[in-house]
Amino acid sequence: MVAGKAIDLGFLEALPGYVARRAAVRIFVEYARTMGSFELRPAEFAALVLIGHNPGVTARQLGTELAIAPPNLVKFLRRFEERDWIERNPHPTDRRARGLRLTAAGAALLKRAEPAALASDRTATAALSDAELATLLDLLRRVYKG
Amino acid sequence: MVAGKAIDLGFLEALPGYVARRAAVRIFVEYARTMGSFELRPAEFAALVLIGHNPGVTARQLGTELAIAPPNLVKFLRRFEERDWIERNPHPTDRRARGLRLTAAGAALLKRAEPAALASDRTATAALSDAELATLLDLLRRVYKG
DNA sequence: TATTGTTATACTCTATAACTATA
DNA sequence: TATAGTTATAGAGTATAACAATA
Repeated sequence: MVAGKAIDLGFLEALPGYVARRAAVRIFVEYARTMGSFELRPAEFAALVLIGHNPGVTARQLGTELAIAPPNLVKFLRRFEERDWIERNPHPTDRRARGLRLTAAGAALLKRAEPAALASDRTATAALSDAELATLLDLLRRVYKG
Repeated sequence: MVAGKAIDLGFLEALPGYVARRAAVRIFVEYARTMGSFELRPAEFAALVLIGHNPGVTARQLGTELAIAPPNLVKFLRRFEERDWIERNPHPTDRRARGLRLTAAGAALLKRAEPAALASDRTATAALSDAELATLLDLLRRVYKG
């Protein structure tokens, strides 16, 4: 590396978009490091959590909540079904839709993955106290809920 | 949309990685809406800001700071040069490297783009007070600086 | 022997258009 | 006429290997 003084980030560090993205990237790097054995990418993990907490949910509801376009969700769900993590049942009132729920294997996987993901994210945010992390979560939720 | 009660996000909203990403996505959507005329994607904008605030910086320093791999930065810099936003000069002490700096046109562009980007990010975070936003920025910086 | 910048390439992520079955 | 799910495809974004020139 060429010798030189540290770069002046200046203006960038006052931009919420820049700092939020950098923080998210750092957290995801730690996730990749510690969650690799689960073979669940962050977005897949989020989808599986929502299915677990909302049995009978439809793909459309999932996509709307997670901001994932329908064609991209199809791949996730097919993979989940191939691995016997979820099952797709007839929807009680809409024959176009299917109700998603975890299989026993999916529930067992999630039971292990959830605490591991929480621990990973806590490691990545170790610079903050518990109270500071709670504040951060509250502020971020208020940003994306608008 | 199939009728149904709201989805229980439950666990997900306690995950720093999930909420940070969702907030960043929302801010970037607003950026895309208001900054479209600049033809500067967020990562390109960040690179241009760093060049503007650090005249003579090398591509490697830029890539390290922004977490952009060298081959991907090459495309940005070529496009910047084609548009006459930057110039690449011989580095004073390392003949492999080149010192980057804005042209007059690049400086003029940045002078308009910086306040516009700040205003866009502030719009996207309008749910927070000034003091809350300052707290959020501080906490996020501490996360990604580790 | 290591590093800067570069080319070529591949892989992942995300977005769009169009189709079917049903509402 | 609109929506749920799907297919096919295209575009961004990101990552790796290998190279010439220089340190």
